[in-house]
Amino acid sequence: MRLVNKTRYAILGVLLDAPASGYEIKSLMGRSTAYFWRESDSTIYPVLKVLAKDGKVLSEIAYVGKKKKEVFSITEAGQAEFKAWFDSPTGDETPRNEFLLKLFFAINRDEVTRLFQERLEKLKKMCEEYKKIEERLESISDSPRRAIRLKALKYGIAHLESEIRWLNEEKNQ
Amino acid sequence: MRLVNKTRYAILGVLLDAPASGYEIKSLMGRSTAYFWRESDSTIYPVLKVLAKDGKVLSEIAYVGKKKKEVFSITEAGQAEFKAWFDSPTGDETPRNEFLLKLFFAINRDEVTRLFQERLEKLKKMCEEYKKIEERLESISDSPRRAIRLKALKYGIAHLESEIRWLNEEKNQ
DNA sequence: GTCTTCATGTAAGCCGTTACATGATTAA
DNA sequence: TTAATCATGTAACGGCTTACATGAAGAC
Repeated sequence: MRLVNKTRYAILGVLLDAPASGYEIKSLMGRSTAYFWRESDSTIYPVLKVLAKDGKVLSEIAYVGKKKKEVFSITEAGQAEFKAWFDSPTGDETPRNEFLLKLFFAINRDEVTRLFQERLEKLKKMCEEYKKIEERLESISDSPRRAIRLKALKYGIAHLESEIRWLNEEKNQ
Repeated sequence: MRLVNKTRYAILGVLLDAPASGYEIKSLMGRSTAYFWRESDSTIYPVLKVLAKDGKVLSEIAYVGKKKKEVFSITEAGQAEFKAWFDSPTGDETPRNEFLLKLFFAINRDEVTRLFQERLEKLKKMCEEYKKIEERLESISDSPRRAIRLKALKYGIAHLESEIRWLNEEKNQ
């Protein structure tokens, strides 16, 4: 079975809301999905080209003042592809948790303490970031999807907080 | 900065305990680290070759009955490399949570319900698998690392259970 | 005038997966 | 004798990251 490029779907999903340029998609994801789905800087543009070639998006040149940009909108074929992915069962990701791997190989309490400490700090930072995104989302005007998107974020936050609690309980034993 | 192949460290970590063949490493990981660190079938052997070439492991041909196998043991250089990785800060993995991505793009309650349901079933299965591994670990004779390894597993289980609770609470709203 | 942000890419190379291959031994 | 498990790989392909590149517009 062939691996599918899920960046495609992330991009199509963003375009369902409104047409956007590559740059806009990139920064939009940075401000919203970044903490559960991040693309590296340069992937968006080539994927957009492929999507255009496949007839899943249409491109149009737009001007903002004198600035030129290439704005993409999703086609019906693109919507169909998105829906097919959305409705298909979510694949297992190969588990790769470096923190747990290290914990598994730890041999004494000092090492465990250090790993826990490091993990705690990282999780707290992530938690703050999630909450910033949450605030931003809460401040924007109500849309049909806002409630669900908030839920996705709250899910992430609840998840992080439970992990933080567990680490705090365990580290003092 | 170059991406490092973390499979190296997983293998070196296993070999810290005792020498083993590629096949043994593979099945050992299948029975222990599988739920936070899985390697695909054919990666172990080539990585072992590279490790041998780099002087991080030594190989020796052993016979079990008439069966031949290549047993690898870790060298001092290998132990040093492992320790360097172990002590270095744990890198961020690029977040790629397909479930949250889909949730983010959901537009109505039915879709959310379906996603939650699917996720719940998957988590329950994983939880059972973790618990099987836990039982196996608990049944073996005490070793200096057993307690820590149990902790790594309990961490995973606690994590899953909190996620399951959250989903159950949310899905009835 | 210089810095930030907007805006868009290319190229090299590692990494990892899937599929493909092979063959021996042992238990039922 | 047939299936499962032990045992070890190769090849092709696609995916993704990093580093490298470029340049315009607007803010200060």
